[in-house]
Amino acid sequence: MVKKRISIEDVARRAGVSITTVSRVINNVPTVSKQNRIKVEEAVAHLKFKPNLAAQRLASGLNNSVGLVMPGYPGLFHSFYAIELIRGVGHACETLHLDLVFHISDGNSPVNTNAMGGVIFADIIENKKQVQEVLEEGVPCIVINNIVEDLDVNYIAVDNIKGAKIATEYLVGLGHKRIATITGNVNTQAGAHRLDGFKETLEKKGITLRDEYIYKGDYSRRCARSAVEEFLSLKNPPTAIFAASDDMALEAIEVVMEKRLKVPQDISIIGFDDNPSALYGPIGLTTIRQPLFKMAEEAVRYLNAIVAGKKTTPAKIILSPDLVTRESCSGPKH
Amino acid sequence: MVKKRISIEDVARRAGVSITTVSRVINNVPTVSKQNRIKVEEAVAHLKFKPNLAAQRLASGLNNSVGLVMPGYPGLFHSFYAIELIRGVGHACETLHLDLVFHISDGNSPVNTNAMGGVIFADIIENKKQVQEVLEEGVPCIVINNIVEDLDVNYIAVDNIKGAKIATEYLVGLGHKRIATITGNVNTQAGAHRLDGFKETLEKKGITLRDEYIYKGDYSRRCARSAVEEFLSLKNPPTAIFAASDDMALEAIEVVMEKRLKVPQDISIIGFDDNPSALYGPIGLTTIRQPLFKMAEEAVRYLNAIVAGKKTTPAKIILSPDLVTRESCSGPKH
DNA sequence: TTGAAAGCGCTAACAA
DNA sequence: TTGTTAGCGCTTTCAA
Repeated sequence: MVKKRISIEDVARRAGVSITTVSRVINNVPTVSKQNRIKVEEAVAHLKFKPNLAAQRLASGLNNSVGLVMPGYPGLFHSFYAIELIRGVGHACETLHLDLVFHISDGNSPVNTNAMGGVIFADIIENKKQVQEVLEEGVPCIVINNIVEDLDVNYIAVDNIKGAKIATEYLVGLGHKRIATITGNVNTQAGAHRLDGFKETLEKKGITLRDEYIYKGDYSRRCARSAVEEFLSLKNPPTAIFAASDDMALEAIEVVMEKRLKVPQDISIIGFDDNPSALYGPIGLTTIRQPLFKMAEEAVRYLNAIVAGKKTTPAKIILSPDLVTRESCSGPKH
Repeated sequence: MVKKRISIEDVARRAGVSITTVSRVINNVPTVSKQNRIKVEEAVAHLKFKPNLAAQRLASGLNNSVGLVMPGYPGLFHSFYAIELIRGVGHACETLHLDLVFHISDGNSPVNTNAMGGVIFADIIENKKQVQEVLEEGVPCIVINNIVEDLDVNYIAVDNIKGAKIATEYLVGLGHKRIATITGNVNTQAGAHRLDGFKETLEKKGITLRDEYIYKGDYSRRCARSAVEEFLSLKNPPTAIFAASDDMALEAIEVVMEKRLKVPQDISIIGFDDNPSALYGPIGLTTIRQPLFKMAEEAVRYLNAIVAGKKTTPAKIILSPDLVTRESCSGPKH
C-alpha cells in the first residue's frame, strides 16, 4: 500500500513551472516571480510535498543534522553521564532546529559521517582513531569531555584537575590531614586528572602524600569497597576520603557504616559527579558538580557555528565544576 | 582544508574493477569472485572509503534509521517521561544497530520522514494530522503511549484505565470510602483514561461518586494545590486522594502537610508515574509505575520488524502498569 | 526571472 | 561473475 512518493517533478507539473523553479521556492531563492511562487506554494501544499532529504543532501552536499557519537558500553542508557549529555545536545538541537542523529559506536569501526553535518564525540576512551578519521574527512567535529592536546580538534571539557582540587581543598579546609583518595580508572583522562588535582593540592598545602592513601580504582563499587576496607585496616586510617565518583563515594559510605563508623563524624567522604542517585542514600553526599548539560549544549552551538562558517579557530573550551555541600563531610575528630 | 571525499569510483579505480563490483562488495552481494573481493576490500581500507549514506538511500530507497518524533514542549528535556522514552528507544537502536534520528516537532509542521526508515511518534496530543500524513506516505510508523482507535496505525501504549483502577482499588482495599481524585488534563488520553478508571472502580465497589471529589486538573503543581485546598474545605473531606501524576501527588502531600495534617494518617495519597523525583520528597510516594522504557524499546523492535517486512498486521499493544507501594497510603482513621 | 541539462554517489536491472 | 547503463530526487551552473 505504499503510495508513490510525491517528487519535485509532480509539483512542477502541477504548478506549470520547471523543477528548478520549484527548487528555488523550496530554498527561498528570491529570484522567483510572485506569481510563480504562489503557484508552487499551492502545489506543494496540495500535494503535501516534502523534499527528499537524501536527494537534497546528495545534491547540495549540505546536511542540517548533528551526529552524536557515543561509545556503546553496557549500561550506557542507564548512566547519568550519558543521559545528561543527550539531554543537553537534544535541547540545543531543538532550539537550533537541527536533527539529532544518534549513533552508538563500538569504538572501533569508523564512523560514517556522511549522514551528519557535524559530529559530536561524546567521549573518547581509546578510540582517537575515529576522531582522527573524521578530522581527515574535513567534517566539522567537536569532542566532549576530553582535553585533546595532540589532535587539532575542537573540544569542550570539564576541568577535572580543578574539580579534584576544589574537593581536596575543601577537606583540607575542614581541618583534615589524613586524606585518602579512591581514584577512577587512571587510564581515562578524567580519572588521571582527578588524581593529579588531589596530589597537587596536598603538595601545595604541605601535606605528605602517602602511598597507602591512594587506591587505584576503576569507578566500580567493588573497588570502592576494597579501598575502604584497606584504608580502615591501616594503623593510621584516613579521616577523609575523596572518591573520584559518586558511585564509589556511596559505596564507601556504605562500607564505613557497615563497620559501625559514622559519616561524617568518623570519616568524611566527598564524591564527584553530582549524580542524583546519590540523593537516595542514607546521607546527603557532598560532591563536585560537573556542568554536563551545559557542556553538551555548548558543543552543539559551537558545531553549528562552525558549520555555518562563523568559526574557524579551534575551540578549546574548559568549563569549571563546582562544590555541592551536603552532609557527608565535616571536620575531623580530635 | 576539506579534502575531496573518497567516492566509490576512487575505490573502483584503485581496485581495477567497476563501481558495480565495489557496490556488491559493500553490500555483501555474494556474486563477487574472491579475488576481486579482496582487491576491493584492500582499496576500501586503504582509501578509508565510507559510502555516502545520502546516495545509498536515494538509490536504494532504504534507510536504516529510526525517527523519534517528539512534541517540543517546554521542559521536554527535563521531563522524566521524555527521557525514559529516549533511553528506551536509544537502547533498542543500539542493539539493532540502527541510527536514531531525533526530531523535535512543533506539532504543526509536517514531519519529513524522508530521512527516516520508520517513525516513532512519542506522543500525539492534538496533532494526529502529522501521523495521518506519515501514514499516507506509507512510511512505517508506530505511536507510543496513545491508544489510537480511529486511525489504522500501530501503537503501543500503557493501560491508563487499568492503572487508575489498580490505584483506586488499592485505596478501597485499605478501607477508604471517601476517595477524591485530581485528574490530569482530561483532553489528553492519559488524563481521561485515568479518570475513567477511577470512576469505574468506585462504581464497581458501590461507592458513591461525588462531584466535589473530582478536581479537573492539568498535571500542574498549581492545580494540585487548589484541588487539595478545595478538598480540605469540604465539610466531609476525603480520606484518600488519587493524583493522576506524581508531581501533583507531591504537591498534594506538601499542601496537606502545610495544613498540619499527616500523610498517610490523616489523608492517604497515591500518584501515577513512578517518577524518581518523588524519592526526594518527605515521604515515600505510593504510586503506579508505567513501563516507559520497555514501551519505547518494544516500539523500535516492532518498527524494525515492519521495515524488515516481517510484520503486516497492525500492532495494537497495551502494556500494564503496576502498583509501587511506599509510605503515602494507609487505612483511614476511624 | 526562468528552464535545460549536468551532475551529486550510489543501486539495480540488464546484458554480456 | 562482471560491467554498462539508467535512474533515485534534488541543486546548481549556464544560457536564454
